[in-house]
Amino acid sequence: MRKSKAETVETRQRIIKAAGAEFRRNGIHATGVAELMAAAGLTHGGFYRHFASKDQLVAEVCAEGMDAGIEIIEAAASDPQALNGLEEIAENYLSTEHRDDRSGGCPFASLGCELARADEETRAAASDGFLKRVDLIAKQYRRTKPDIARARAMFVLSSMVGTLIMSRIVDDPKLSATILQEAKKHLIEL
Amino acid sequence: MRKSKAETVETRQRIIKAAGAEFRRNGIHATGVAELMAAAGLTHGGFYRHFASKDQLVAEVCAEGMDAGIEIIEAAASDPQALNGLEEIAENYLSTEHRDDRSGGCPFASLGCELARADEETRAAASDGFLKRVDLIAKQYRRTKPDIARARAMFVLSSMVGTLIMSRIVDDPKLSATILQEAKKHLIEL
DNA sequence: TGTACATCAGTGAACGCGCGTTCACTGATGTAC
DNA sequence: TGTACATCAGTGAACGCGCGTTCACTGATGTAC
Repeated sequence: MRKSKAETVETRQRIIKAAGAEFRRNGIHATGVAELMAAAGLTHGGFYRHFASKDQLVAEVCAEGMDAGIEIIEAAASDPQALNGLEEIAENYLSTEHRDDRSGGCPFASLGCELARADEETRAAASDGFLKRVDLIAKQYRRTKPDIARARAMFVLSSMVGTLIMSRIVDDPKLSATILQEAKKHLIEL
Repeated sequence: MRKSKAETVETRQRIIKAAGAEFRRNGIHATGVAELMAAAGLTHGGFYRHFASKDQLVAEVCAEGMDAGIEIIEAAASDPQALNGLEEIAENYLSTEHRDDRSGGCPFASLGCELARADEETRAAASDGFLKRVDLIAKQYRRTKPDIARARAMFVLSSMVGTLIMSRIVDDPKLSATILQEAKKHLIEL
C-alpha cells in the first residue's frame, strides 16, 4: 500500500485542507482525528504517518489557512474593475456569502476564540497572518502616511472579524444582514 | 444530605456562575461537566438535579452571562466622573485588564465563535444580549437620531468584540496593546 | 536494465482515558397528621 | 407542636461511547547491486 513520494505530499496537503474546513465548520476541539481523516478520504490510523500529534496539525492548518485567506484579500484588492481596494475588500469580507461559508471563510472569524487559547506555535502562525493582512489592507490607503494606514488597517481587520462573528451568532437573518451592512458603511467612510 | 429550598436555588446559581467562568476560560466544548461541578465545589453526579443536560446549562449560562455583561457596560456608562459615556465604555472594554480577564470578561469575545455554532436556545439568548448592549451603547449618542445611533452602536459593539479577540490571539504584548489602543481611538472619533 | 530486499503509506483493531449521563444510596428537609 | 414518612440534593461508582494515539500487518514504492 506504500504510496509514491509525490502522492504522499499530496495526501498531506489534502489532510491539512480537509482539517481546515472541518475545524472552521465545527471548531477545533469538536473535530476528531477520525472525522477529519474521513473528510480527507482516509482512515484515522494513517494520520500519524503525516503528523506527530493533533496539536501539530492545528498549527499547520493555522499557518496554511492564514496564507489561503491572504490570497482571497489580495484578489479582492487587485480586482481591476474595483475603484477602491478597501471598499472591495470590505464588500467581499462582509458579504452574506462569506458569513454563510463557515467551512471556507476567514479563520479568525471561525476559530478566533479557540486561537486565543491555542499553543505557542499556533498563535505565532496566527499573529503572522494578522500582520500580513494588516499590511495588505494598509496598502489600500495610498494617500495616507504608512504608520497611520497601518493603525487604521488593524482597526479595519479587527472590526471585520468581530462583525462577521456577530452576524453568525445572531438568530434573526434580517438583523444579521444589518450588522454586516452597517459595518461596511462605517469602514468605507474611514 | 437534602438541602433547603433556599440552598438549592443558591447552588444552582453557583453552578451557572462557575460554569460561565470555566466556559470563558477554556471554551464550552473543552469544559467537562465534572470540571465545572468541581469549580462550583460539588461532585459531578449532582449536576442532573439542576439541569437536564449540558446543553441546557450552556443556554442558561449564556443568558446569565449576557445580563452580567450588560451591568458592567451600564456601570461604565453611568459613571458620574465620565464626560463621555461611549468613551468610558470603550476605555473599559478595550482595556488590558479586560483582555487578560478571560474567565470574567465579555462572553462574545471569549465564546463568540462557539456561540455561532450553538443551538437555537443559546443563540436566542445571545441575540437578546447583543440587542440589549446595542441599545445601551446607542443611548450614549445623545445628539444623534435614534436609528443612526443604533446602527452605529452595532458597529461599535462588533468592532470591540473583534478587537478584544484579536488582542488575545496575537502573541506579541506590544502589538496586542496597539490593537486595543487604535480601536479605542477610532471608535471614540465616531 | 533486472532482481532482491528494505521502506513506509495506509488499514483497522486495540489501548487507556475522559466524556456526558445514570443510578443506588445517604441523610437532612419538607409535609401530613 | 410533635411525630412519622416522603422527598430529594448531593455522592461516588458505573454505563456506553468517542477521543487521541499505538501497533501489527499489507503491499506498492524506492533502492542497492
